[in-house]
Amino acid sequence: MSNISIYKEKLRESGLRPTRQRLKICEVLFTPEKTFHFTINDLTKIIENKLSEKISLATVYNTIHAFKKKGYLKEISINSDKSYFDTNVTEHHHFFDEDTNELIDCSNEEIDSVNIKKNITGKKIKSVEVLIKVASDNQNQN
Amino acid sequence: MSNISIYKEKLRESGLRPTRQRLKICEVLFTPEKTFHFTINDLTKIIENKLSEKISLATVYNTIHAFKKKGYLKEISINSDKSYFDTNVTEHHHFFDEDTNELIDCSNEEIDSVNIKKNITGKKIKSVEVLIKVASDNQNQN
DNA sequence: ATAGGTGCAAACGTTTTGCATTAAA
DNA sequence: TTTAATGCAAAACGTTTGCACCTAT
Repeated sequence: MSNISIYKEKLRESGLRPTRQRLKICEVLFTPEKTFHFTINDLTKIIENKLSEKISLATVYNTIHAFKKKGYLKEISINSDKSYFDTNVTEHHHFFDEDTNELIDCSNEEIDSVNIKKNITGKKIKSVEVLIKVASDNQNQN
Repeated sequence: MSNISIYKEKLRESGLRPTRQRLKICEVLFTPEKTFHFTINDLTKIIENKLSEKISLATVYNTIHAFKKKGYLKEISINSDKSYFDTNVTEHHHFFDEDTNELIDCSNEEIDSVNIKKNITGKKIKSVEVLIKVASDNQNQN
């Protein structure tokens, strides 16, 4: 609970007003010991069920996008109907379990860093994401 | 134009009936000299504008998904509102230009193959995708 | 004749928007 | 008190679905 003043400080530093809603979202996202992956829907459910709070969807979207812009969250590239976010903003990659739609972190020790020998004129590399899709061994792949 | 009989054959081999609509889609996707990237929207526009044909959206979706299932198309993972497909089904990776929302192929010579030292029990690797996001050098990232 | 495919419109789920209200500075 | 943030409902958008009709076999 005492984290709240830290979040307040951080938000103010970032030029974001520390509102009640944003502080709640910070608690959910940044208090857990471990980083985690979530969709907006997941997050809204956590806020509603675990915190018995109700934050407007628009506000959740606003806040998540603001946090992403500030680099407090990472969006993960998957071709899915929804967007996945990660509270782990360090450089790392992912497994995506097609059976369960779950993301699994892949630490840097578990994957060699990608060596890119091409560059695009006038463009700068913003991110390199490796996505390893996995599924049950015995799955009918048609 | 003489490709049509080839497409008919291929479709029949795959257990897909060679309908007028599917043959049109084959023409658009597989006749060009070069492989390319597209969204469903792109494809529908090409069919409407270049071929002056009208194929129902549901049919386009059906066909693209059928082709993907058969391995004639690849879906590319990007966190975008829409799905991107690739007529190049060989193993290769992509640059994604955030300024223009364009995909650029990255050949295997341009990127070292990714070495994964982790595996997930009971799961098999289905694909490994590297996505390199690029944007203008001078772009305001805020 | 009979699967399988098509087309339309409606439904769906996620995300965005407009605008009046509220709260932080 | 003024600027930013919230909440709500509506709209937008890509995608999927249900079902009657059509067409390849």
